[in-house]
Amino acid sequence: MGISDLIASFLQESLEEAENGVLEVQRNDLAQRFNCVPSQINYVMSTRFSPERGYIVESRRGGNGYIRITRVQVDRQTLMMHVINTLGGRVDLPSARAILSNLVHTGALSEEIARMLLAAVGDKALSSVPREYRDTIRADIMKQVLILQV
Amino acid sequence: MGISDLIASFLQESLEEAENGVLEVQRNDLAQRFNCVPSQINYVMSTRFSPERGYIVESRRGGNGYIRITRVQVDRQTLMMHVINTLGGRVDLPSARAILSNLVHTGALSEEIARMLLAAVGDKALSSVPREYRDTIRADIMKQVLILQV
DNA sequence: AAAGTTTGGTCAAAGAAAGTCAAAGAATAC
DNA sequence: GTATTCTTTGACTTTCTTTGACCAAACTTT
Repeated sequence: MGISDLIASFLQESLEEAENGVLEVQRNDLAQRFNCVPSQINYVMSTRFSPERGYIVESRRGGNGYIRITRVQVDRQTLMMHVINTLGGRVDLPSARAILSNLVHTGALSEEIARMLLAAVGDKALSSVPREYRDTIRADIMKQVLILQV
Repeated sequence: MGISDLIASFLQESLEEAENGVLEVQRNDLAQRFNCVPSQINYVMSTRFSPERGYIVESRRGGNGYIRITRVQVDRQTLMMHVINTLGGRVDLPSARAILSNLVHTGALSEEIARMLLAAVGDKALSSVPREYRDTIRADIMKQVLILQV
């Protein structure tokens, strides 16, 4: 196991113990603890904690700077992709409502976003679209927005 | 948490408790309380209570001088309604982009919502709509969502 | 009014993190 | 045994914060 792996597993363990799945570290501290150069921490972040692997990394420079690692709920991802798939090519408004309400209920989507999205695919927003096309456009819009949320 | 963060959160909390969303402090008092140099207060004002973040800061020098922080809320409403009006019946995608970017810049809209909305009115989401109708639907969707944000 | 006192404002330099990139070294694949 | 990919290192850059010397405005006293 190289240093990068050591650092990565240390961080993963710390993340387990963290409260909200959020961990804040300081780059120099970490580097010192593992006796490596600070930029190695960046390397670990970009190779082991990338979004594709289910993490979000934010940071701030300057005095009291930090690196914050957030584990994104994998369940959420799966659920979201599932929903996107079940949307299919067309969705009527009552179904859209039900789906969104469900996502909010399971905590996969904030109420704010859900309300927004519902407004975006409601009858008022789509009033200029002929009825026979509305379900298609509704599905398209929902997909594009929900994909963002993954 | 650095001193600037401490001061900022102290002010934010005081602002919560304040009546009209207006808070008046004295620069030297504050500096003394946090054991820092007075100009640090100015730094906190410009970085944490800027108009982009939804605050207005006024001040007066001389005897009984003060720094007054006001949280803007009404301005946002006005701004939003203004934008909704200027949307008119049709909006092309570049304009939509500019408008959203502007709202984010002025702090009237969160980046998250803006990204969402942009996804909802982008070409992918509206791909099944004939080009000549897209601008109309885009305007309708944006209006419905922005109205929610007031 | 003029002088003095009490505030707050500006700006630039120093300090404290974190980011980038490319070169050198290791490990792995073929 | 070479080619390719992954790691490690460090010099240089960028961003954010803290500090202090000097400036400007508003009120008070004479």
